[in-house]
Amino acid sequence: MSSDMTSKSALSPSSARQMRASAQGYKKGEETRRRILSAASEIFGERGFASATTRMIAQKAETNLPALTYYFGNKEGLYRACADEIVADYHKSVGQLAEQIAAMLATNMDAKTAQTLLFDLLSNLARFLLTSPDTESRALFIQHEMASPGAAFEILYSQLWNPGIALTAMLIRAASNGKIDERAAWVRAVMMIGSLTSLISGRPIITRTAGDHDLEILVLDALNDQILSLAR
Amino acid sequence: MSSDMTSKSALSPSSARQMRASAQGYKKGEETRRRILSAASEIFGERGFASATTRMIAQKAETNLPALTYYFGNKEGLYRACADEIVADYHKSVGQLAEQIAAMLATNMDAKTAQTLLFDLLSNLARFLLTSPDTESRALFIQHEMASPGAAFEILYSQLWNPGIALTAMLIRAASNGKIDERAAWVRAVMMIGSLTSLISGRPIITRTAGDHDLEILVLDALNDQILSLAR
DNA sequence: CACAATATCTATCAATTGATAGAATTTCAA
DNA sequence: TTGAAATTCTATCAATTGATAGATATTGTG
Repeated sequence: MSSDMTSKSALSPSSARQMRASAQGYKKGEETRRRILSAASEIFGERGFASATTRMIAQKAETNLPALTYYFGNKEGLYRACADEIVADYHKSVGQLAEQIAAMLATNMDAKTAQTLLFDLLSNLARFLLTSPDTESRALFIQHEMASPGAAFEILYSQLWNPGIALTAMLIRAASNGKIDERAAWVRAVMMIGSLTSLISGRPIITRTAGDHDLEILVLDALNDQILSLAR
Repeated sequence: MSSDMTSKSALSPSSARQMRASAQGYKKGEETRRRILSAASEIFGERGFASATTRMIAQKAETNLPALTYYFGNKEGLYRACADEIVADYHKSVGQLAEQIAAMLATNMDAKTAQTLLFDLLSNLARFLLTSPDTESRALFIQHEMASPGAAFEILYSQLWNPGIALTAMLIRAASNGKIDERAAWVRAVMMIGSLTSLISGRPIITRTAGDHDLEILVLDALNDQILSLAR
């Protein structure tokens, strides 16, 4: 699946304007493009789509307003490009593990290994969310888009949320020794992943009162307890 | 100095303008005020501060633009008033239970009762978030404000988030038979509450694939398992 | 009723914002 | 080096938005 060509904007083949005539460009142009994309990710993540202005983005990218139009057509195109980049990076980061798990789920699997795999998957996500300050803005980007669905919702939903929840739910079922039915597993998958994403906005609050030390370990402990309790 | 006793906006004594000369008003005026506040809560909840326009709110409230200024000074004042209302309503809804729990925590408490109280507290929150479609927009309001802190952050943080997390953390500690230290309890509190708030934006997704039936029961089951596993 | 306080509403303003036109500059292959 | 393609940038536009002025209408009390 996926693995789509160069993957600019998988969906919505219509919206693009002329933006950058055609074919390839110069080296420096590609650099500018990256700079804009990076600045946009950060600002969209911090402020959401509406509150972010194209001028802010241009300034942070050390370029000017028309450059955004030149490379991305318009504000919404830039927004979608950010979503595409998030999806691509995430797939690069956990896609392999996810595929392995999916393959193993096709065969039968005992509860113990399901628990291990579930822990691997979720701790991977936790690290993705907590480790790099670069990914924090991305996580916020997703959070904004989920709180009020906009132009990037379909991309994020169909390529991150839905497959992620589905996979997690299947592992939860397998890890529970058949004690949890499919619908219950979905609910729990949403809750488990939600408990992780909530750390994004909750982190400053934790830090404010409890410090940042060992946060990751504490989170993984909590996850582990939750997973073990599935089969109980 | 505004000085209006009636707790319009607890914090920020500065920002208010004249907004509604002084003293009391007519009955019809108060009705309009409520209509505006309600419409604003809904639209701010759906779209966040920046994306919501005062014209939308005026229209949904079946009034006109200057009415917002008349009653709330400006857009930000209206936003803060929404936050105040959310806090007040929530306190009315779970404040009593929270006080009881706080009082009991002062004395010693065995793990079993702590577990029960924790379940009571969280299921109360779950119901608050899931039950009334009216509260959905409020929950989204909070979520928006947490994702990108704005004018209402301090109100919500100091009156909802912080005390809520603190109380939950204390109960978690008590329910764990001393197995969980304070910082770990704090992290788990954020995660538990986060798993509930994530249902707000996750709900449509759950519904899309698993239906809405019995959602509350499934959520409470998951909560119960989590709580029981604390002492294990 | 009268009349002051309160409330509503039309018209309009200034600032911000996304977008574009079109000139000027840079890149790089031949 | 040269020149066409690619990129950058200044100036400007039209639409949206929050806010206000000021005229008009409504309320309720004496």
